[in-house]
Amino acid sequence: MEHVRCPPCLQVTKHPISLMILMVCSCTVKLSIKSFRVPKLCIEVPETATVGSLKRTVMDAMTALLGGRIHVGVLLQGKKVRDNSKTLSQTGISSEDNLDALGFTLEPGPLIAPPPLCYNEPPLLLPCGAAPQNLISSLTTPVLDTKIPDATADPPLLTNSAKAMDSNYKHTSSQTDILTDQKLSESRALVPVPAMNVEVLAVVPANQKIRKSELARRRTRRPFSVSEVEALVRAVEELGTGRWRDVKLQAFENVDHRTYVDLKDKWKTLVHTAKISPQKRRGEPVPQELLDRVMAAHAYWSQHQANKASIILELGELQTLKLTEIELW
DNA sequence: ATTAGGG
DNA sequence: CCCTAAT
Repeated sequence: MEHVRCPPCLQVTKHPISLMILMVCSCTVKLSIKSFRVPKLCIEVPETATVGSLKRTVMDAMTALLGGRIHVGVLLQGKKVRDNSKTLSQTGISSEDNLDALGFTLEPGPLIAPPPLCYNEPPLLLPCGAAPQNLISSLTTPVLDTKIPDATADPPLLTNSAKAMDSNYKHTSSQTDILTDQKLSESRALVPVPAMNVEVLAVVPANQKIRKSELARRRTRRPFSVSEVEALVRAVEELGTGRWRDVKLQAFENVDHRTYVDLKDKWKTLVHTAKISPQKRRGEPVPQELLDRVMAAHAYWSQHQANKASIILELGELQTLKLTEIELW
């Protein structure tokens, strides 16, 4: 079996990563992963190894290679091999003729380890071996399930109906929420412009000066609640700091007043907040626990920025890949 | 429409 | 939060 020649020039960012079968002998399956970062990474799996261990091995290799955790599935004849307990030979992956039908599915997985229960050391990137399974579940846990009465009137960040009403602006009845929401929010800017001026402005050449206050009225300030920060942090831990659109969709889809730009900005301030002394922080204090997670995620994504983005975005397309020629990017 | 950063 | 250049 001949090697797939490595790309000669590798100065650009997007280069092919090929994963191929090197050879198979009677008792082991040898795989070779090649990329611009790791010229040659060999994997050897005993025929008696389980499907689960194969998946894990490939996942670890990809993790080491790309810096992002990836879910790996094994395919045989195009069908997923679910039983992780079976050995390769039992599954029929050990024989050479079946290797042609062998393939892997790669799916993006959580790329950062949820913060441990201790908040002392700046958590570094998780080692390939770090238990990944249990992390997943915690990340996919619905946002806020139980709501403990909070004296600070912290609006529960529910996945929807979050815009129910502005407790800040208790006003008319509740049947005209939509209307009041808009008007009240900008109440301070309600000062109407004298009709006369409007006329004048309309007649005079200066059309441009038509108070863009109507369009660019500064939105009323709405400090992020702790629960909102929690949701933001959780989303960023999983999605990174370069996909605010997705963060918005995942954690604030039904919260109209939080745009992805707002989330991006909030993250910026959170990182800053986490860096300054607690004394200099203002507003509703953000639990140190969350700030620690902010720092951890910030550090993590700063390191895996280049990789994760591509992996996540491109991987979606790669549903099934032939083991002999897995190409990313 | 989004991303990314400075204002 | 806003404003925008660059995608």
